[in-house]
Amino acid sequence: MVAHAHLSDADLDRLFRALADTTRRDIVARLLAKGAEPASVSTIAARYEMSFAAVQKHVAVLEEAGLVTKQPKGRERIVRGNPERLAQARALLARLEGLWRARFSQLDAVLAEPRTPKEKS
Amino acid sequence: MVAHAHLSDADLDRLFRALADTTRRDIVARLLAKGAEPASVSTIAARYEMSFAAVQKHVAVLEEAGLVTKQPKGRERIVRGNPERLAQARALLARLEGLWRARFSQLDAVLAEPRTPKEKS
DNA sequence: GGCATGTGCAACCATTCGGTTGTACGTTAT
DNA sequence: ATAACGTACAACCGAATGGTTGCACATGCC
Repeated sequence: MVAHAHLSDADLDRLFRALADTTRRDIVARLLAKGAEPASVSTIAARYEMSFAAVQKHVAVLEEAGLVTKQPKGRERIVRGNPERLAQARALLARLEGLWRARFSQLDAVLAEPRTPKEKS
Repeated sequence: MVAHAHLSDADLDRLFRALADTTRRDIVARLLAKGAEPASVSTIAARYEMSFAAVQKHVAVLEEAGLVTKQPKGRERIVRGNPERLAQARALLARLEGLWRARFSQLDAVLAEPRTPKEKS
């Protein structure tokens, strides 16, 4: 499975860049939302006040970031959310937090030394 | 505690924007890394080939995003990582994935149906 | 066929970004 | 006091962003 293939720096740049826009986060959220179904680009565009082309470009950015896939269906393109990429982004953040916690357990040892041995983790 | 205060759209824009750069992710990673200690701006800058001013601006971006804090100490500014913000970013991604999973449980019900529901929307 | 719809793409524009160099200023060291 | 260090900030530059309008083209409907 391709699931755990970790992303290049450029991939991560694109991923977080794609998430760094309120409109794009909203598009992703609505695609993933409970009652929501995959929607065509124009259906998505109808929700926002900007031009169709602007929304189309947002979707393109999301697609390049891998957060979304586009599937041709007749004359329209059906857009689906891809939670896999979300998970990968989350994994990176978790890894960073993990580094932090590892650092802390080491710090705890130092702080715990002079006095109460409390508990060893 | 301020832990669960959820961030504004602008805050999230800044947060993910800050993470959307390899150099900045590297800075955060090194600040959080196991053996690492809080470092001055120039110490951090020494690790990269770009100018000091460039790194200083990266740190400023990280600080505005809340991923890092700067504390004056003599003539230098000590930079520390802030895992709290990391956790908040992760929480948003988790929430989006949560939406997805909720959607799936509904979809599962549909798929588990003996035959395709004829109701066309 | 002819027309409306859905999409993509190019050109353009203002703003922001990531980088540079240079300057100013407070702090530390000699 | 003077020099060196650490930081901040401004001005500038090329490239990328986020938006616009307009046009081309394929598909679906009469």
